[in-house]
Amino acid sequence: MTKKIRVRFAPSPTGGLHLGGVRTVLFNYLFAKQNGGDFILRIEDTDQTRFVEGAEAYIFNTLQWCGIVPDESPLHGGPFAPYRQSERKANYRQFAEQLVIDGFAYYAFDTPADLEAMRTEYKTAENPSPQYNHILRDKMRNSITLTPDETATLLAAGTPYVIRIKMPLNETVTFHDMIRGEVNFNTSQLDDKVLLKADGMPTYHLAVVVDDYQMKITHAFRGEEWLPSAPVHLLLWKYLGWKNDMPEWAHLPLILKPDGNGKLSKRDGDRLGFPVFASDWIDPKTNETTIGFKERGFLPEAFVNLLAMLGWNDGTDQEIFSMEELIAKFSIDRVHKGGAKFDYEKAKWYNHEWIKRKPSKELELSIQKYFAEAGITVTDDVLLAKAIDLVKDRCTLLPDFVTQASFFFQLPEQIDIAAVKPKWDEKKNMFFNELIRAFELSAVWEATDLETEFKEMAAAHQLKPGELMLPLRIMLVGGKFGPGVFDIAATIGRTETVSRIKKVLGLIELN
RNA sequence: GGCCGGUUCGUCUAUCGGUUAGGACAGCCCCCUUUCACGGGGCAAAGACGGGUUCGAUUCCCGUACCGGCUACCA
Repeated sequence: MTKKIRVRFAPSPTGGLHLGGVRTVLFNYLFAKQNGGDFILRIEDTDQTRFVEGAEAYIFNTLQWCGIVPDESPLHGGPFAPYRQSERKANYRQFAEQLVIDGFAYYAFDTPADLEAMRTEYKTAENPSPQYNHILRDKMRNSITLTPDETATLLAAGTPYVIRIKMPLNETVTFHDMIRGEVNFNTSQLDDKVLLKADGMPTYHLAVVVDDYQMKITHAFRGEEWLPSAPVHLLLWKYLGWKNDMPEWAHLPLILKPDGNGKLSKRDGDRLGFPVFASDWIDPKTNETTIGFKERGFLPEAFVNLLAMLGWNDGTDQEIFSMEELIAKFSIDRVHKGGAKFDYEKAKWYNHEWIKRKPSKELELSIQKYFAEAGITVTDDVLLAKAIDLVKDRCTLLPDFVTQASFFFQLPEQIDIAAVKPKWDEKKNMFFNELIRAFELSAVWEATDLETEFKEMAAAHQLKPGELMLPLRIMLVGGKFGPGVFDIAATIGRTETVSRIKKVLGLIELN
């Protein structure tokens, strides 16, 4: 019997969830669901100095928006609760101490000042960042340099200490990464990472290993920035005697800034004018809000889709995938090794595609919100549905519906008189006055009939329809944009059409 | 500096030794549209470099260059 697939996403609740984070969740989720496995959300809040109020709730809301529901989490519970590392604190110490007993780790009593002094003292041009490693540990205050009695005394006296892993000398740590293949490290190059902090909390290194073991995680996907610490984790799995239960690893490529190089950061979004966080993040300290894809007007389907395509494809030319399709087609061995630069233009294209594909009915609710924000009240659902159908092809972001369709619900805010005035004459004036009468009397009110009527009347007046269409458009929508004029007239109705024509006729007279 | 990873059009990418190196976004041109878009058609645009292996390398191996990640009692 094969083990049930269990994956986890383990964010730190320190702020907004950025693109890279959400993509990591997504790949975890896709892999789990494809294999009928479980997706666990675990909160890594071991650094109490970085804890940010509200960040955890934000993570839940954001995942929910994306359509990702954890099978187990602090919120949903589960057989391996608690799912917050701070609540599992008492659990970690025993393992760190066992490692000391087994000779794989040791107590270190160096103060932050001691460490800083060491780093300055041993800093050279060739070695700008000295490590607490197999060489330097002999010069520090720890249970290796101290006698057992001295160590015991310090411990008994309650001296603050950390537990560090004792990196073996010149061993090769090899592991298989599902994306990168075989990766090797020489332990002599590695430093003695802290496992248990002075406050009793584990560091990430200890916590992931212990939690992944206890939560029976089978596959561990995380960002490429973790690759350098993978050997520490590997050694821990081995030293703790759990090697046979170790998950398979996959280090995902990074999402890079669009210009230049380097990891995409929140700053890049601010600088270049696009969101980096999935949804709005309001910093509780400064009250500053950082815009998210959601609020910018992205559909969750598009967001998930574009994220999936950053570093993965199914080998065909298909680019539009629903979550269901992704679950069916995703494969970890088609994930790239190299990082991908984020392209906001392409991101918008995905959204446009999803807006076009999505039934108007399903768009109504979110579009309503943007109208409300713009101070436009939409009471007529039927009108809204028609308007959405008419303009969706020309909307890339949800707020575009406001600029593209507000004239369906209210008088145009601006009327581009300048576009008609120069070519305006009495003949046109007469035409439109007659058009008003004809429209008031016409038996039916359908776009095609209105167009026919309009064109016949133009012919009768010996005017080219082309000269009259633009004025009519300006009268109805206020500017040179929008769907077909007769569709608009048909949609807003007889009364409204006639009244708008009259109004603009009056304005032209005045000018 | 050290360690690890990466490298196909401007960008995201296809290619699992033999292709006119394909698609998409962006750009440019044309058509459609008596508005703006959508849409359709077209143009331009790539294997970092140097060695091998091979009848044949974008593809496999090595080196170089460049880019990135890590180098905290942060994750």
